[in-house]
Amino acid sequence: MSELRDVPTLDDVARAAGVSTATVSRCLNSPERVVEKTRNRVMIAVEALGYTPNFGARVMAAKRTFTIGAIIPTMENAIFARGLQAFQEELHARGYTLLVASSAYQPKIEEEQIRSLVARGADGLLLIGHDRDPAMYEYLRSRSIPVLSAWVYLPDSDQPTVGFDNRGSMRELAQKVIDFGHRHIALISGITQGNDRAAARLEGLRDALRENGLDADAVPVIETPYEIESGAQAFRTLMQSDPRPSVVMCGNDVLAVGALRGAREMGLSVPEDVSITGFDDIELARIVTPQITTVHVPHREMGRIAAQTLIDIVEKRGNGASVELKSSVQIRESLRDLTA
Amino acid sequence: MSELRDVPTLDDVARAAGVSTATVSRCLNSPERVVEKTRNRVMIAVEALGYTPNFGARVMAAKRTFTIGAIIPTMENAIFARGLQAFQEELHARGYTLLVASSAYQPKIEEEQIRSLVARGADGLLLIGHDRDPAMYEYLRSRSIPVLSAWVYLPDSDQPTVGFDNRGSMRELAQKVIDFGHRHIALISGITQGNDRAAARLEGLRDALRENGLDADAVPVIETPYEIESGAQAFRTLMQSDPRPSVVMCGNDVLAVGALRGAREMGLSVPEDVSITGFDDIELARIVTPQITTVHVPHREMGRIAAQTLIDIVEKRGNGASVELKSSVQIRESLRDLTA
DNA sequence: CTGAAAGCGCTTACAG
DNA sequence: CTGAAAGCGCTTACAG
Repeated sequence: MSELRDVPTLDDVARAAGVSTATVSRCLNSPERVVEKTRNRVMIAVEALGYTPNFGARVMAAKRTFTIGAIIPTMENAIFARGLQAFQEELHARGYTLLVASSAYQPKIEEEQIRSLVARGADGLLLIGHDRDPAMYEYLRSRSIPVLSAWVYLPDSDQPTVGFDNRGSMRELAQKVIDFGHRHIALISGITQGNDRAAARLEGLRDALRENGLDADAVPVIETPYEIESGAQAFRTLMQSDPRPSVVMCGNDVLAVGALRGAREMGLSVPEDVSITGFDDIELARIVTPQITTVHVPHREMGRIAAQTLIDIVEKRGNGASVELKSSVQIRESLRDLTA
Repeated sequence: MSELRDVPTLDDVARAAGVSTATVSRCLNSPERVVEKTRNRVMIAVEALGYTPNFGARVMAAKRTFTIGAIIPTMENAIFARGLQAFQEELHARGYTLLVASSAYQPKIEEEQIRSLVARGADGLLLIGHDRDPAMYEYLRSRSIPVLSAWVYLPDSDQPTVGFDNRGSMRELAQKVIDFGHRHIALISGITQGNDRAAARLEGLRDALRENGLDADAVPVIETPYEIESGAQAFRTLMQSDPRPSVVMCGNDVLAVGALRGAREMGLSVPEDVSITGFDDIELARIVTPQITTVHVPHREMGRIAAQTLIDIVEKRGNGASVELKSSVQIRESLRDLTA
């Protein structure tokens, strides 16, 4: 079918310009080291032949791919889609390309993907969260692949992190809930196993309860996948608790939307009969009725800064320090003030 | 900081196993061509040394990267996030890795990204829609890079497509709208320039109008970016039309959610005062109140089949034929039956 | 500032 | 079935 037109090589360009391949290579990679006259001649030949460097050869000789890998739980969650979009844009702005894989929240799959992206020559890796087998970090270190953990902020970890304080944010939201007079609190959490963000949010809730002299262990908690239907189902179960919760807090907005649906199906009004809170502040949180009280997380900014930080490390600039982003509690209709 | 432990090469494995590098290479790439005894010895050495093939060298020698590139408008639209997730999963199942770039619906940026992914050694490319500069297709053909256009179904195009009939789907939805007694129809369209899906949907509406003896040119149309706020604004403008529309059809669900918001802000009830329709059937369409009448598109399936089809072409299996997926009209609360 | 040449680590005809 | 060797197309010390 399609004939492969002979793709020009460095050699062809060198010959056409009457210089050595070394000079052509320099014109392309460090033009300031070639005198202008020579450079012009070379560039004209490059244009004329439509030359593009051969990727494999370049990678092999330079030992770099200008490719960054990212492994996220799933692109179907808007927070990762948004963060990854910003991450990719920033990568592109700095001359890097994005390699993407997903783990479906499964540590085993994530390990496989890490090895796969490393085998594909990723110059650096973006991972979500920081809780994983130390052997994985050891493996990456042995191959000198920089890693950045995002969606968490852990200033004391060995690797850099770019994210926010999941625990503190949830604690802050829970404090508001308590301030609003709620005493019977239930939680629909994401699966905490292998998900340090979910685990931290649960701990944040417990922190707030303890600080207010409430029994942190008495709180009904259901762990369930981040799906609307799972949220609806967990909500129905939690509403059977005795005493019945006056507020159902959720590990993220997707679960909160599910809880909202559960309430509707049970014929309960939100927030009159029961309050609901979320986490993340995805678009959905403001679109549903009632609008959901949640924690705003700057996902785009997180993706952008993660890209900058990671590239700085790959290029051995910057100090590789962790960056903390600020989240903020957004009080909306779905949370009732019982003291009012 | 981290010392680069010497990464073992093919040579090291060959020496350890007492065979040539050719044999080690064969054990890894076509094991059936090596006798079992030798193969075992080699595999033990591979394990012992923790050998992983060097990516650049392999690419250069084999002239393949086992990497597929995808360029989508934006991951922030749930339809692309979902399709891309399925695409990536299928790629992974077949031993390929995904390179992702985004175009923000800008042909210029898309061209740049195509060149960038080709330069990164993509073995094949997934693009959205099919309407682009012929020179781009010529460029890809000259480099023997297979391309697949998704989200459209064009059986007569030179390149394979995997998608659905945008025009026919919109025509079908519009027919329902007309059957329901609506005569004053308005459209909030995506930007049709450089977006053949948006253009096809507009044409589909016109088809239906003509077929029912209505004036296709009299329909008020506003083209606007796929953003909720843009949809709300367009809705407010369209409701000033004389005669006032009884239904505002939208180019996708995001715009429809915006229209819904616009209606709420104007104090209009949907569908009592005005009907609204969308396109795509993203989760949002069933979450909002009232639920949105829309066209269901099998995004995950499209991503999965696109991956299979593209890999088959890359590996020179299959015939590279286009695949049509079925969409279906979903009648929900947001469309009022005026004949009832 | 520029060139000759080694070297990066694989794969793959070609022999045997 | 296995090996010796060429070759893939760059980059980069090293000279000059």
